[in-house]
Amino acid sequence: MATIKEVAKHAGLSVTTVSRYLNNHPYISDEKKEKIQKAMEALDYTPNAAATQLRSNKSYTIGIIVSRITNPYFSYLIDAIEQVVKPTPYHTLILQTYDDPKEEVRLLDMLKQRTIDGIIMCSIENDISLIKQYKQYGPIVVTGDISLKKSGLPVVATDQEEATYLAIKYLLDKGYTEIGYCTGGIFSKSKHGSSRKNGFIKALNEHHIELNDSRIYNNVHTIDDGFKLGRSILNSPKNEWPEVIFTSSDEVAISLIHTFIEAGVKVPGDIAVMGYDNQPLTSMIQVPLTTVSQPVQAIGEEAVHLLISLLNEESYEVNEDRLMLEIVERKSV
Amino acid sequence: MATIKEVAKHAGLSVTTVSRYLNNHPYISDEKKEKIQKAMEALDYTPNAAATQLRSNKSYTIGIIVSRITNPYFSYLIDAIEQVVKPTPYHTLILQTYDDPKEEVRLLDMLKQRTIDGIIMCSIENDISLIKQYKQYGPIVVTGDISLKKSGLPVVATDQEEATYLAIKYLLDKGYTEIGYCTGGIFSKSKHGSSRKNGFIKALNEHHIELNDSRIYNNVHTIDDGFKLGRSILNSPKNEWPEVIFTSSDEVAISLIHTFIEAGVKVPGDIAVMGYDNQPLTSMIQVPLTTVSQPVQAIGEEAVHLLISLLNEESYEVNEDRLMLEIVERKSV
DNA sequence: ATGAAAGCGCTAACAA
DNA sequence: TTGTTAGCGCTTTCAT
Repeated sequence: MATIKEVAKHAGLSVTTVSRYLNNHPYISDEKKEKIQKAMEALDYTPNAAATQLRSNKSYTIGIIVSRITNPYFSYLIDAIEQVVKPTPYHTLILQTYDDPKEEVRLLDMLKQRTIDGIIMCSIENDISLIKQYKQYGPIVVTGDISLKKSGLPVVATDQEEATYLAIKYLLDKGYTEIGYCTGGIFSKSKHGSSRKNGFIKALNEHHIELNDSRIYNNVHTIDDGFKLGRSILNSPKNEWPEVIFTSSDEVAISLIHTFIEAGVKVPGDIAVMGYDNQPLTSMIQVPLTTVSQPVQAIGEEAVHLLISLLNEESYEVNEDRLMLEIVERKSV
Repeated sequence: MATIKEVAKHAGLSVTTVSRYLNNHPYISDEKKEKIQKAMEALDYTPNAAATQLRSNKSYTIGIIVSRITNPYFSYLIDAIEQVVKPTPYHTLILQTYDDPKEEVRLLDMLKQRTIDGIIMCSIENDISLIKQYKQYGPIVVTGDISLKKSGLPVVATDQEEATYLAIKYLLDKGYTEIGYCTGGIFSKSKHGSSRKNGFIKALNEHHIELNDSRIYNNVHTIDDGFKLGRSILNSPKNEWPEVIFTSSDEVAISLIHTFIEAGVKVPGDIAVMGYDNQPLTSMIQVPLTTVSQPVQAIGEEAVHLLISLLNEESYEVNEDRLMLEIVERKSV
């Protein structure tokens, strides 16, 4: 591969001038510009990214951390982010944790290594205080619940406690009292992401309903997890079934519904299911899904704007009005 | 940030020894090892990735090119790839073209810049001969139809012409003659990916059915594109409707079906729809989708094994037996 | 408007 | 087993 040195020699100029040309500096005569252009083409020159990074200490790369790319909530979020990043000089590096906190740390370390200049965290596995320690190495924007705001990190957040509270209230008002609660994490471990849990508990309390541990389903993330949970519920005595299951993700909701229908169990009727996310296909499944819609597009866009402002040491005011959750009533409840 | 120099000074050793430790070279006494370890911890040292790359001319990064991440075929393919890459020293860089050939070139250029060591192309926008020119900068594995084999590039491929031929024959045998054909590209422009088109034409010819241009739908990629196509068909006179639509992607098939059902049109009955990919949710939609299943997991795994072998200058025999397409009969046809 | 030269943090050939 | 040293390809003072 050709280097800047060879280009300079070919053009009969110094490396400095070529470098200036590369970086759009002023003070280069049009004549030389042309010479350089010609030399670069003749030698099929492309700047070596590592050298540029090493010298300038900028990677122009933004890390996007998600738990899994196959979850449409995340893939659409990433898509929204990429659209905004595209016209900027930045690139995007998509990183999956698969819900593993250790993996998340490994990814945060990339900030230290200068592989990435900044991070957008679309999912969070570790304690927020640990994440905050990495702020010294570059800006980190977190997305999630408004409770993250007190971390002091820049945040693009929705009110998930309130949304969950309203969702559970909606179920209670429909007359359901035996409510199953399905979470991606572990219910009893109160850490981040407990905002949805708090909303759930608040709604139950208001209706003087006691929390029933056997209705809490932990670590349910994927379509497959939904199948497994569905089968295990079907295998339990029918009088122990919840009347409705509130899930943390539409994918789980969809596979639950499918498992029930396949077994001849009516949804709703025998058992109802509520989703979370309002993913693209949720209106087109066997039983159109009642769910909580997340403003994916807005979250992604605001997060990038915020991060890039931080990278440029400018300020940016997140447009909170775009970040509203709402219940989408369809047929599964 | 601490550098290797500071670590060396702190440990009372030379940078060489520290570098050796970092790269697991032999010939370091345990005593020094410990000293280095301590110094690294004390200084919170992490190697600078750009410097390592520049010096060693290896990025340990594999580029994965897809057209769009929101398409489950691609997100599951990426997922399969990441699982195999994870235990290796390599990282993964996911790159979207959004079907834009120019963007694809920009991504291929990353090979030249040494941002990535090798590429897995999950989608292809440019002529294969153009892509082949980049081979000199690093190994490129392409996935797709077996017709790619004659390009001379390393390939992980399925027989899409045969699968499409069988699919169309299946439709013809069911008595459908007015078959709509929905493609992500442009039908008339015969370039790569025309293998499915060839299978389509072959099946029609065998049944002495003439190609009807008005039944060819070009540039239909996304869920939204499916909606638009569905509406435009509904707006045409009913006697001009195709009896069945063969699509290039389940997402398109699903949104077509949804559009039809919403309008009170029966699927199948008034109009049938066949998909391609066998994406995860296809069995759970309103009308379970008849489709062509692709061995996503196997394609991803074989592609990584092949690429990494190439990077290590070893040989690898792709297991072709895993790369079979098959028709999945459900209810939409 | 252009160039010489120092050095970013790391690896590896060579020496000891 | 350890150290000295010369770059990898680029950007950026500081001169002129």
